[in-house]
Amino acid sequence: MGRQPCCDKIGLKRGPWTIEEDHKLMNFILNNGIHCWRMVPKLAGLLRCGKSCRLRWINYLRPDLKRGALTEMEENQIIQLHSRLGNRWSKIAAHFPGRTDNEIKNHWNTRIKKRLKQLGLDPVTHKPIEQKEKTDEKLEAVLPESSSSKDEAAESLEVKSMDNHAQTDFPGKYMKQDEVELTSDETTSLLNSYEMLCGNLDVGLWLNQDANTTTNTCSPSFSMEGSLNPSMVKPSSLQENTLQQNFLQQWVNSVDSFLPWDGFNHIEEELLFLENSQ
DNA sequence: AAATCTGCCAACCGCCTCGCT
DNA sequence: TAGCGAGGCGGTTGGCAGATT
Repeated sequence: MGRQPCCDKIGLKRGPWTIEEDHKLMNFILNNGIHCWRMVPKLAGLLRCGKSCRLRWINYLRPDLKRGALTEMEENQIIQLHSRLGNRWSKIAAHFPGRTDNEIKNHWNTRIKKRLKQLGLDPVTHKPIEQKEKTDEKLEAVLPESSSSKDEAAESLEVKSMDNHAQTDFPGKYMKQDEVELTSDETTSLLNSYEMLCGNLDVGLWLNQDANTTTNTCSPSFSMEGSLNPSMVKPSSLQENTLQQNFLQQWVNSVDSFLPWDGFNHIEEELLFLENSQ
């Protein structure tokens, strides 16, 4: 039998992406947005499968990605979240705007696991290694039958125990519950900018507001659906042009510092258009 | 200087979930 | 309600770079 492949892989390219492919994908998405990943490679002129394009965009090309190594503070947050969520990397990554689940997963597997082991903690249970067996026995005794309900119970037990754990057994290693929700101002600001650029916000409303207040109004959550078309925010007056131009320039400057290549031709074109139309 | 080892991370694979018909 | 397809997710791997022998 076998499962149907996600796409026809005959003649499709695999392996590392070239700069040219990155340009094609980036320009296509910025121009057209994402409606159907399966169609993206065809329309963008790429010999890749849709899944590959999606992964490349999410893990590498997305303009809101935060570059650089994870900080110790972020590591601590990951440890705490992992203790409650397990290997649900996407859920964990959702607490770190600009970080990808792949990045966090890699970091966990290559560094944090070792760090925990060095501290004498089991990376799976987050408990001192010698306590693991006792806990397992306890679960067996309480939940001898249903495996799914056992999982659920284990999860809830884990949550409770970790909350205590964090505050008693390992003072200073974990942060308080409410601190997990904190996000970097820098990242949030960048996300806000990006959402504005992509037209997630009501531009008319935005233009009517004091420019200083708009950067604090967005949700830190990042939504790509139907939001990646800068033409949606094409200005219609001189005033809008100026605001738009300032904004785009700021945004390009802020993003440019951590991009591996000069990948914002489209936005630069947009800037040229704005300059010329004044 | 060459061979081998180790760590890191981008990318792939295949299963799961969800929405649509 | 079942079947199907697309997107999402987590586990795993391949290859590169730097370190070590």
